[in-house]
Amino acid sequence: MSLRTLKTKKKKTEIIQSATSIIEEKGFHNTTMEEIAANLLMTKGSLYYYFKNKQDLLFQSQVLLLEQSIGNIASIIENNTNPKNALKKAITTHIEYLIEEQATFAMGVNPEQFFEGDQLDTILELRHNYAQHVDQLLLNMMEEKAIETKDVKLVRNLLLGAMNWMIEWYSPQGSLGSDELAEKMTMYLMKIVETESK
Amino acid sequence: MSLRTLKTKKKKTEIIQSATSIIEEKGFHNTTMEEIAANLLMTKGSLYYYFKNKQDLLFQSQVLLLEQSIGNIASIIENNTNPKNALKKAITTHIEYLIEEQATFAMGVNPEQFFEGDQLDTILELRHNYAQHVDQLLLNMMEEKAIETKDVKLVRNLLLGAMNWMIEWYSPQGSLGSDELAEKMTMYLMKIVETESK
Amino acid sequence: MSLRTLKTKKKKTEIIQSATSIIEEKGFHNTTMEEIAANLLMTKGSLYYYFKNKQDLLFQSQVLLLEQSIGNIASIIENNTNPKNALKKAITTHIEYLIEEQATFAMGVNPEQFFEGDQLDTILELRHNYAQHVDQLLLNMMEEKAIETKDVKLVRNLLLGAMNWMIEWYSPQGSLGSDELAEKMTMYLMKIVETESK
Amino acid sequence: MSLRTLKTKKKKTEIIQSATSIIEEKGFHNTTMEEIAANLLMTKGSLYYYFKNKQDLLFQSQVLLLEQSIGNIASIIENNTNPKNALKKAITTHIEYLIEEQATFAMGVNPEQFFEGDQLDTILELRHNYAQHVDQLLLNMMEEKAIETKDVKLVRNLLLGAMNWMIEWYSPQGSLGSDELAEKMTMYLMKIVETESK
DNA sequence: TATGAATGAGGCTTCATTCAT
DNA sequence: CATGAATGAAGCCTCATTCAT
Repeated sequence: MSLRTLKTKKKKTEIIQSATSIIEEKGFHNTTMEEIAANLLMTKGSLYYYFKNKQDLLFQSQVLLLEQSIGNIASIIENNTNPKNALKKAITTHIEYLIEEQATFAMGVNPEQFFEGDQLDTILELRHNYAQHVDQLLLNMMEEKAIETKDVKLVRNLLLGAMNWMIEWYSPQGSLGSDELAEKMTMYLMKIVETESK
Repeated sequence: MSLRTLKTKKKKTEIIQSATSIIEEKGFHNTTMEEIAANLLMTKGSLYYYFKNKQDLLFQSQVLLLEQSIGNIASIIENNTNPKNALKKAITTHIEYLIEEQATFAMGVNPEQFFEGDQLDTILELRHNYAQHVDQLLLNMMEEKAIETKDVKLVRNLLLGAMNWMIEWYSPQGSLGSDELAEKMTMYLMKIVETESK
Repeated sequence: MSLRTLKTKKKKTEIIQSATSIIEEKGFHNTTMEEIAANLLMTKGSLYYYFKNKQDLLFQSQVLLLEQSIGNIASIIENNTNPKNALKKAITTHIEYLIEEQATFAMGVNPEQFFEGDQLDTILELRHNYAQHVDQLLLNMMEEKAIETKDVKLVRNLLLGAMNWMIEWYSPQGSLGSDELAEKMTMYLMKIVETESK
Repeated sequence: MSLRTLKTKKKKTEIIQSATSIIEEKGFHNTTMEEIAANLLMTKGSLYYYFKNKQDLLFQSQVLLLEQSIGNIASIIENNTNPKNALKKAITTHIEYLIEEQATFAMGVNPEQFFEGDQLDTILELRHNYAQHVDQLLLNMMEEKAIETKDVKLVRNLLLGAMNWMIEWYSPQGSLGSDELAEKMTMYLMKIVETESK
């Protein structure tokens, strides 16, 4: 990749990050291209040099975030042999990612409302990909009989929901630091998948 | 209440229901007054007889849905003495409500993005009210030592998140009927709040 | 058709006429919706109540003009039995129509540059329809051996071209009145289709 | 002229040719500088080294085409003594030029819509110049009494119109080769200016 | 000479809102 | 009460043009 291409890519990433952050806060439709540009000290028109249109900007941010998330979870699976530890790590990471990258939108919004056609397909596939990694983590715990095979999907959805929902209530000013919070959430969520012992 | 007032109220409810359903599907900003009106076989202009503006329509729907939810959970608390049963019932009801009334929006969207000023205050208060009812259900389980007092809020948020998230993945065509689904979700979610017995 | 529908139709026609006249003078791309609206003492937005978009407005004007032209020529064919007289009348009418209705655009512009898909199909069909009426007039003169059957299309194109071109040079301030002009043009053009007698 | 100047001139001609061809096909306003550049494997910015702006590019192309046409017709007049033959040759040449150089735009578009001020004056003068050459050809036929002196302008306009219109209907795939076509058109058009002999 | 990047004016379009009837 | 019609603010997008390198 040439130097110039690299520079362009970097700029695109900058734009995506800035845009994501604003959209996260105000919502896609309440965010104007003007604002996104101003926030980067550019003009509206310049954005169109990097992205075909507003929709394209949204799409590419989503893809980026989802791909990063998939990368994260994949590497966790690869590096942890103990199933429980792996899941724990995955949950913690997911939560931290949500907080730091402001990626709720990517993870948490009904994609049908924002995408269609090929874009929708891509987004759904990426989400599915991520979900499958979570499923694998859950399946690795099967032998512990914590959950039944046929419930994997359901349990996965409960976990993701509980986590993604965070953005609704999480505040950096809260009594718990983000580390402690992640730890505590992980602890409670793990109860869902741990063996009952009545 | 005069007959006229009654009729007006009924019409308002009709509009709210129709609007809620469309907004739920397409999102607030993707739903036009035109569409809402057409769906009710009226014209755009007529909506303004019943609601001050689009924002007001949204606000009133949210209030209605939240009040109903609060009514639901309050009556559950009143009618169930056994803490575990009460919580179970509340979860089941919440889920069913989500599915039937398409109320995710009311429950699940960041209110700061859609409301401000007095409206925001009202919405936040109603949500808080609902949350407190859930908290009470959780507190009633304290004695069972399933969760610690200071974690009530966190656990409540996990539960609500896991449930509200449903709309993202629930499909009427799924393998489980909505009853079974509610039951199963309840079962797994209860594990979060049940006594650990390591 | 109800009174209201009629009124709407009338308004649409008004808009079309005004728009046609401006577009005729300045060209489609040099004419803004703003201008068209201002010329009718309306606001930009109102135009969109009557026409889906600028393209649609153009399309509908073209259709209207073409349909009128077809009506004109059809009635000429019906009412004139003498072939030469009929053709003469058709030429005169065409010329007068061009001058009065400012319809060059409809008749004279490369439709591929302005329309596509269904719109293009419709326009082409209407133009074809008009052309066929002209052809019929020419064919009626066959027996006079002025032109050969296989040259009908060519001759028709020469005639239409010579006429449509008018807008390039016609000026109301010219030395000839529009009647005389039409008559003279007709006279010369008829020479193309009259029997040679070398 | 220095080598550098020569090279620049050559490049300008290349650009003009490419631009003319695209503009001919899509229209001036539907053609972007981007496209013109891409077609020549350059970038947008480079065009501005050769032409002050888009308008200037259009203007210079028009001038070039018109000057060539004038050159053509002037040499025909010079080289043909027989009036009828000269006119015949001029018509044929005009037609061939239209087809080969895609010069309809230059010949056939209302200049007021595209030019103003000095540019407009220049264009009008060139057109006038060309027209006068045609007029001279027609006047040379006066003695044959085919047309009256005062009708020269009218007849010239009919001829030019009939020819320029070609672009609307001419297709390289048509049944007639371009040579035959030119010949046939010439034959019919000559009828306008030939002596009637009733 | 050439170009990648940035700019900003201008135009199209949407849609909540108003209002006379 | 209802509605057809009109409005205007706001936002998206295009593209000719500029300019530092």
